[in-house]
Amino acid sequence: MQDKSTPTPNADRRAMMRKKLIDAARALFVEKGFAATSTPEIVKSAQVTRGALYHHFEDKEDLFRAVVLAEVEGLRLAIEAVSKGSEGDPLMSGSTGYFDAMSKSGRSQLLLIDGPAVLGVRDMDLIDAGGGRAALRAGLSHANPNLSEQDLEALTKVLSAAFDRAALAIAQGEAAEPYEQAMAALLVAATS
Amino acid sequence: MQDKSTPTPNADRRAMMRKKLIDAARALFVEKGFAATSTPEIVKSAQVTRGALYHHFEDKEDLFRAVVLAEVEGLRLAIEAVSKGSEGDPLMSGSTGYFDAMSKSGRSQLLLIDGPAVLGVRDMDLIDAGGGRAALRAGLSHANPNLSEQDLEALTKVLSAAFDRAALAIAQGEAAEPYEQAMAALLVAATS
DNA sequence: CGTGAAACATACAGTTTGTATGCATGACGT
DNA sequence: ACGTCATGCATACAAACTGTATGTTTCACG
Repeated sequence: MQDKSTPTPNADRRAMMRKKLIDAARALFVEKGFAATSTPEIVKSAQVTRGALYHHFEDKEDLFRAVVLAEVEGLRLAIEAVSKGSEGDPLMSGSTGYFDAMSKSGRSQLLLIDGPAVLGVRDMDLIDAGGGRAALRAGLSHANPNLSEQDLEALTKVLSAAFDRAALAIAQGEAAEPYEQAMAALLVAATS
Repeated sequence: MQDKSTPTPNADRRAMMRKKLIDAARALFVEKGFAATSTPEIVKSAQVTRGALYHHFEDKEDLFRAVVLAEVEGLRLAIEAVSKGSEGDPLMSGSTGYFDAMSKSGRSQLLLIDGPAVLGVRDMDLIDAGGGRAALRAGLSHANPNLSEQDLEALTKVLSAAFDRAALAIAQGEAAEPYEQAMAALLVAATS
C-alpha cells in the first residue's frame, strides 16, 4: 500500500503535536526554568516550528500551564497507583505514596517552584487542590470530625506545604528518612 | 551659600542610587512579578537611566537579589522588634512575630514565590536560613534536645514551610486565626 | 471532488536585554 | 589649587525573543 493512503486524522495530529510540544517544553522548563527557556529552543527540541506552538497554545505561559496540568495528572495517577495496594492508616500510606510520586525528576521544581511563580499562587492553588491535598484533607477530617470547615482547610494547607517542602528537599538530594519521619510525627500530632 | 558648594560624596550617591533602584524595582516586582517587569519600566519609575542600573547591578537578576536581601533584612528587623518586648514561650511569641512581620504587602510574594523561582531553591534557602528559621530551630532544639542534627534540620524546614504557607494565605486575604491556630497546634505537637 | 476549515510554516514589527562607548563629576596626591 | 584618575552615569547599539499577521498545505465533509 502506498504511504499516502494513511492520512493522519486531525484529532490524532493535534494530540501528537501537543504531546511533542509539552514533552519538549517540560524537559527544558525543568532544566533551565520558565523564563530562561525560549520558544525557539522549545520548537527546535520538538522538531516543529513556532507556528505550531502558537497554533496550539495562546502563548508561552499557556504552554507552561499545559505542562503543569499534565504533571498534576501524572502525580495523581502515581499516587493512585501506589495507594491502591496498601493497608493501614490511609494518611500514612498516602504520605509515602506522595513522596514516591513526587520523586520523579523535575516534578517538585515544576509544581512547587515555577508553577506558583508563573501561574500565580491562586491558580496553582486551584490546580493542585485535588492532587493529594484532597486525600490529606479527608484524612484529617476523619481524625478530627469536630474541626470547623475553615480550620480544616487551614490545617490541610499548612500540612500540605510541609509535605511539599519535604518532597522538595528530598528532590534536592537530601536524605529522605528525616523528612518522612518529621512528617509522620506531624501527622500523628494532627490526628490526635 | 551657593548650592554648588555641597558636592555629594560618592559613597552617598551610590547608596542613594541603589536605594532608588531597589525601591522602584521592589514595587514593580511585587505588582507584576519578576519576568513581567522590564528594566526600562524600573528605571523610568526610579527616574534614572538604564545605564545607572547596569552600573550598580550585574543584571536584572542581580537587582532582584538585592531586593530580596533588603526584604530579608527588613523581615529580620521586624521580627526582632516584635519579639523584643514579649514574654512566655519564645516559639509562640516568635510565631506571632513572624506572622506580623510577614504581613507587609508583597513580602510573602517576594520571599516565598518569586525568590525561589528566580534565584533558585538553594540560594533562597541559604538567604533566609537566618530570617526566623534560626529562631525556630533553636526553639525546637531546646524542646527536643535528643533530636539528631539531621532530624532537627528536617523538622525545622517542614515547619518553616508550614509557617510560610500560612503567612502566604493570610497575605492573600484569608482569615488569620485558623492559620495561627493550626500552627500553634503543630508547634505544640512538635515540642512535646 | 470542490469548498471550507483546521493545521502548520514563514515573515515581520515591537520590546527587551546586556554591552560598548562616551562624557561628567567627585577623589586624591602633590 | 590643579591635574590625573577612577567612579558614576548616560547614550547608542546588536542580538534575541515574543506575539501576530499572512501564506500554504492538509484533512473534513457534503
